[in-house]
Amino acid sequence: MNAPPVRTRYAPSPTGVPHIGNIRTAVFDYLLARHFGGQFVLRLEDTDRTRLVPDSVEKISESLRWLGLDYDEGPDIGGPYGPYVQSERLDLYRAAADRMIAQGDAYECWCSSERLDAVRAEQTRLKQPPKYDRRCREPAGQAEARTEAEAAGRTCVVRFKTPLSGEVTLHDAIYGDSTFDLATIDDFVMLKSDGFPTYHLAYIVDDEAMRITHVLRGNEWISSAPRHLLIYQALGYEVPVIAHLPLILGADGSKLSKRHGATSVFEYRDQGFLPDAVFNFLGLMGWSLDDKTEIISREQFIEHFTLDRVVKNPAIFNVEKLTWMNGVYIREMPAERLTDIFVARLDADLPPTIARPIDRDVIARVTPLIRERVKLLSEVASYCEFFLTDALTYSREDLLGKRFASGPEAARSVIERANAELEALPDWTHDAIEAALRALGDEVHGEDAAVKTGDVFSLIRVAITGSKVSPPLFESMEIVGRERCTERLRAAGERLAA
RNA sequence: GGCGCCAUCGUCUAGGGGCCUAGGACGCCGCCCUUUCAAGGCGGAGAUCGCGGGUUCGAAUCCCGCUGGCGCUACCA
Repeated sequence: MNAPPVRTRYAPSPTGVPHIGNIRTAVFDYLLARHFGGQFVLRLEDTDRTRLVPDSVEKISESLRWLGLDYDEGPDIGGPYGPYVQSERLDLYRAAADRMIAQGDAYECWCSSERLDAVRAEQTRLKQPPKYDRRCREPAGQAEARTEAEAAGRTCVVRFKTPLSGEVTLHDAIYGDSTFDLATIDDFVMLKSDGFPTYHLAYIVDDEAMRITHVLRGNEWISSAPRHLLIYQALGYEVPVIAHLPLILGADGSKLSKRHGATSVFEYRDQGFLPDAVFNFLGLMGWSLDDKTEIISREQFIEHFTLDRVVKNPAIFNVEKLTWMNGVYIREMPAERLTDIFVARLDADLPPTIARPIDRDVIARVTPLIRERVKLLSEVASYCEFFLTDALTYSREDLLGKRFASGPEAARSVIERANAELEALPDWTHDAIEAALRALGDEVHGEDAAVKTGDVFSLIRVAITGSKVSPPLFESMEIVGRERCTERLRAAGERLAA
């Protein structure tokens, strides 16, 4: 007997840019499907018309694509079980609701929202659990409510007729078994008065129709699971594997939100995180390969990902670790690809005063110099700018540093001597530059013991790169070129004379 | 209020009764390397495994209670 192919789905509501916690669920969905050689589908749960945000669909698919979470079926690419948008599947939900009414598992409720609010308010006041009072569950109450509603031009909702007693057990692939007392469960709404289903009905009908075998979702859904179990049962569906995932929290331990900083993958992309690093990091939020592996390739993830290594406790999103991981990915990336990424980033980040197109040949030579230093792509511009422009902006204080602070004249003389050495160099290589400058440094140190070789290097570094912190000086000078270097030194000298 | 879930270094985690005087990673500190900054190497601080009871020869690991955190309690998902 063959088991059906594993099919998972990521089913977000189009209410804006997907949240990073939500995306982690998508990562797990993707991984599980790929691990078992099954399909990963994208479905849009747009049943709440009041919360629809235009362009969400694009944001969702762009988020998934950026992370390389390619889905096999979805709203924009179709598939054998479409449509993949719930608002286009209304008949299915209606039919399911009608069937449950006919079977006696559901009923129409004509109560007004005003009445419902009043009932709840009163229950809250009496410190009772707020629940629908089941007026329409009884024929008499329903008839009465219906008359009122029709007079007011209102229509009805469909509620599930929850058994008054008994219990139901959720078998969760991650959390294990939990038993719920049906007496605590409300007669919840499945079909709203506008004809749209609620999440509870919609996802179950769709998962069945789309042959979904594994339901992965955030653990805030655990308390709703008993309702779902009731619906599966009423509809005669086989219950899929249900796996609730631990939540991702912000640094303060509360649910991740805007005030915790970046919550969408776009913000991470813009800050200069690589998709592979974010993927790796997210894959490790609640799952681990073993007791030591941190850097995991996509192939390894797919090979090893299973639900039994998912933890139950919530995870706090730790950007520092993500940042470290991003540095690892940058360092391990092939040089050619990294250069392309740097060039694209520079094109986006550098001011328009710097000529376009960005000189790829130059950046290709710079890449090995800075790849060990870059953790975020957003840092690349400051490392590269001086290679691409001669308009340096540094302060006199930075140029002089500590040692030359009281002796600008001495600094100027060092610069002039350096320039003379550099101009006389037979070969413009970083080794030759270093030899010459080191000799000069030693010489200066001999003349004035207070000045170290490093001080000379620092002086030249600021003159050439415009900063006290830069890629390796001699290699940088080699790339900048002799003429531009001597010109920059001359400019620095003039600056000190002024 | 009701129902439910969770609980190991600051953070992500390993751990499934003796291998745990609790391992790894990020971050932090120190040293080495070094032209700056990184990267790298070495070392260190950091968890009486939330607390209290059991069970057992033996518990981070099993059971119960408590506490704390979180979630749900809508014609939102």
